[in-house]
Amino acid sequence: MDHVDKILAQWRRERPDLDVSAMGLLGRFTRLRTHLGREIEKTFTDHGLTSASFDVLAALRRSGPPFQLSPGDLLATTMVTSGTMTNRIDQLEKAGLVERLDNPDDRRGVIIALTSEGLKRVDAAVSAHVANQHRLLSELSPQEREALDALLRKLLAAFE
Amino acid sequence: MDHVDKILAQWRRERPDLDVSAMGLLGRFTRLRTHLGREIEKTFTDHGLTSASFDVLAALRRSGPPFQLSPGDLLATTMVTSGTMTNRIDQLEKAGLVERLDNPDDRRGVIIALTSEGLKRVDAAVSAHVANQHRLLSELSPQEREALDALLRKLLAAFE
DNA sequence: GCAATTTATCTTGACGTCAAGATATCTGCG
DNA sequence: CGCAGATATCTTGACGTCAAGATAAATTGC
Repeated sequence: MDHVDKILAQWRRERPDLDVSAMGLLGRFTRLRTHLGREIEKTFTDHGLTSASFDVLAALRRSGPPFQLSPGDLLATTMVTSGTMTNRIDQLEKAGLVERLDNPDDRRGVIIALTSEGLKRVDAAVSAHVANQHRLLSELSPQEREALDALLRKLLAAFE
Repeated sequence: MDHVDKILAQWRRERPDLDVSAMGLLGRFTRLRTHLGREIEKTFTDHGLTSASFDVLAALRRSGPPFQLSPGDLLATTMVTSGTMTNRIDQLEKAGLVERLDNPDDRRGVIIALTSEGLKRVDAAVSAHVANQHRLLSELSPQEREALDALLRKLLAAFE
């Protein structure tokens, strides 16, 4: 009987016409997402980052040397709007973690490049982040983690 | 090979020291959450609501007649700060969907009451929302939904 | 080769959220 | 009874996000 079960019991009493099984699953999903998000955020805070800034730095880092991508490339990996990406890059540039370079091939565009400080920061952050992610899933056995991943993959495939 | 697999492949190439299995699961979780959240939001928009306002109206609705709770009660069910709740109530009050009543037992506090318009609105919205939730999970079989719910429940229990 | 369209990025204004703190009231203890 | 600490709610200021649209440059098709 968790928090979500109590909510479902209330709905069954007040609106017995509703089939609340999907609401239970999605309610747990949402609450879990909030808890996980807050825990993950803490690790980034320890490294002077946020989820938002880490997403951008991580995309640059894992793209490999020379750690440069266009804002459009970054948009494609991050599920945010162009205005949000402009803002993220502005913040990271102010913090000295990335810089905007002229794009020699397209004068409309720019190239976002990780600075050496940005590289150091993201490498440290990702190590801590990965360790933290394992901690957050440590309640599940390896088999359970695999089953959960497979189910999420299947559901996600419907959207992408 | 979904979007998350591509990200993991990049990390394996650039940072082979990292065990990215947890990152895969959590990455799918996060992307799925974004897709689901956007789809759910659309249904609320159709009813002149947002997830935020629906959360409040739904808590009042499922509490049963007389559809009244204190801001503190609402806080306990919604995982937001008191400032956020004040703002949500302000918006709903402006929209005529709830009203603030004096709390006769505690002059510090107020009682938030669903208006008749609020009741109509949330009853219509929750019906559409439940139908939409089933649609969003229709890619999974009943067995898969049950398995997913059980795994989410187990993981959520670690936080609540 | 030029006009029309598309593309890449940035700007603007509005929201929703949070952390920290303010205010008013209640409660328990001496 | 009266005061210290707890509690309920609201205020303030800062962020991150989005939708819509602006700007400038590249591309397409005639």
